[in-house]
Amino acid sequence: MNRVDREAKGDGTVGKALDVLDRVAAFGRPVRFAELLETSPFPKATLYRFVQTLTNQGMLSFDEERHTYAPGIRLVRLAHAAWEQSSLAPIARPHVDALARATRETVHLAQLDHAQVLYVDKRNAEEAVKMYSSAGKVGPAYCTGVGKAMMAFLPEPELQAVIDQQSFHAFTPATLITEAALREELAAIRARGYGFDREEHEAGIICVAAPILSASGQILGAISVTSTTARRTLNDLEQLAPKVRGAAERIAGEARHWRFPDKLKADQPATGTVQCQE
Amino acid sequence: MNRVDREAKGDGTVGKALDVLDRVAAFGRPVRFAELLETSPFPKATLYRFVQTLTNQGMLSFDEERHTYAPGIRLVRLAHAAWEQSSLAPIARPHVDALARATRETVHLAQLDHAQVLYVDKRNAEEAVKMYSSAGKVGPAYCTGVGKAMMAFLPEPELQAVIDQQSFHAFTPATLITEAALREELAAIRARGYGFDREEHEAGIICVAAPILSASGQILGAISVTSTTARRTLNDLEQLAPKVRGAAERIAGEARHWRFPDKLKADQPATGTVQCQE
DNA sequence: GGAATGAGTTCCAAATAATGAAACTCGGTT
DNA sequence: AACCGAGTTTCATTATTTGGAACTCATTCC
Repeated sequence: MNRVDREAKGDGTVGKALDVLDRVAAFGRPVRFAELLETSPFPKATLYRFVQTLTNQGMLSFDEERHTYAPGIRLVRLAHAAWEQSSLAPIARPHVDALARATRETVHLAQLDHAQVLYVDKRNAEEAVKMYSSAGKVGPAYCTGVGKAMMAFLPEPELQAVIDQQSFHAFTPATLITEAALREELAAIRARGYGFDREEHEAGIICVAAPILSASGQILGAISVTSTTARRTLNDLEQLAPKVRGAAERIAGEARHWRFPDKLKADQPATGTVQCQE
Repeated sequence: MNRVDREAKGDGTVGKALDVLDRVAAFGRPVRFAELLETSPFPKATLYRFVQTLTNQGMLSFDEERHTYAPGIRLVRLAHAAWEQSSLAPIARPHVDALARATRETVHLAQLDHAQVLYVDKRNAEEAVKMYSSAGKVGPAYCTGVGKAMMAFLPEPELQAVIDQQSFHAFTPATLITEAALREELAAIRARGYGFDREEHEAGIICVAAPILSASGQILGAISVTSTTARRTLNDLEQLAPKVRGAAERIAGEARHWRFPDKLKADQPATGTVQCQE
């Protein structure tokens, strides 16, 4: 029996330390100890020790000059493994590529994490790809194409939990800012099999998104094609819907025999994962 | 050549938990509990609790079907912040781009982490950039261009510590596999201001690398241009050395006024970092 | 000049959480 | 039916974490 305690706060010391890590990351910029203290539920001495521990573990980096903390590079190393093994990105890659080529528009691949949309891959039609500028980025679920596509296929108890965590901030006049409006939209997406973003997050930006569903109906992620109102109409995008759904289905198909792409256990020099790269 | 006993051992429960996380990541593939147990210094029950905690914190993901653990997606989210704030990548980006364009070869940007080379950015001359395929990847320090360039400028006590953690595995006949040979090479690099990889890590792959040094002489990272023996000779690469050094110096110059690119603190909706992206 | 403020750091007794040997469960084998 | 091995739970013991308060060391203010 697993504790279904969502937002599990009570994970002992480790949980609290990770909570501190999250808080630092949430700032989106280097933070001073005092700022962190203000926004944390921990007493000064306790917070201080956490920050110390995390820093000399490399999970936080400390700028001696400015006395600020930021998420540390050790995370980058760990995330590489996470991205390759626990995200849809590696198996979806060829299909994301193909969709980008076929549509000549920006393609996003996202998963749901902590009631937010987590972008795990992106193909940008024109400019050179900016690494990480996409993978790892988070966005709101209630007002993005991929977010709504995923929510639409969430079973009720979880859906409610996710909805309860949305901020319903009105980014644009088109943003759906009530639970009722959102639920209606989700029903439409469920019926249609794909959804749109009608400039709900950013003016001038529209998209079509399709859910990536496992054989058992579990939502794994979503894929979308994004454009601007200057270049395309919603109608244009709707024409692309079959392509988007096709990609989603193909990804879901491969996700079935996911994990253990190879179970080789080669003898490696002690230093860990060693891959060919200069 | 065995388990590098964590230098940071005295970090209490949190340190131990993060050690477990590292071990999972080091496998490079999903791991079963029993496998982890074999390679961990923790008793069964203790390891079990760590793995439980990490899993419901989202730092590990658990595959119910296969009963395996892998680094979790929460790491991807955290790493995004780390990469943007604590790595050289964002400030180096334009220079990495420029160097790639000027040389039409693959460019790598790396930092030193845990005595290993951590690639934080990459520009691939030909194929489309593969996200993360580079950022976050780690490699050996003693036999790569960037690794040696960084080691060459490490002050003695730290250098010894880093050398002691190298595995000195002979990837190719050209690999330097003794401390003496490596130290001689590092001296040459120090004198010259840049270094090579003469097929030491992978047959047919060569590179020139320059260190990125802060004003105070601290090593921040390294940048390299990589090619194949089929396309270029070491001599060709040496011609490129000034360009590589130039890029390194320009990056170092900007690294001075690093941090706080903006210290704006915009009012954000509750959901945390919200950036424009569909 | 010196008092007052504020950020960061250290102390330590009490409170709490981590530990790990052993026992247990469960699904599959022999 | 007994066995086995992987995974899970228990619980008394032990070690760590906790946090109020006091301290340091700058800077600012009067």
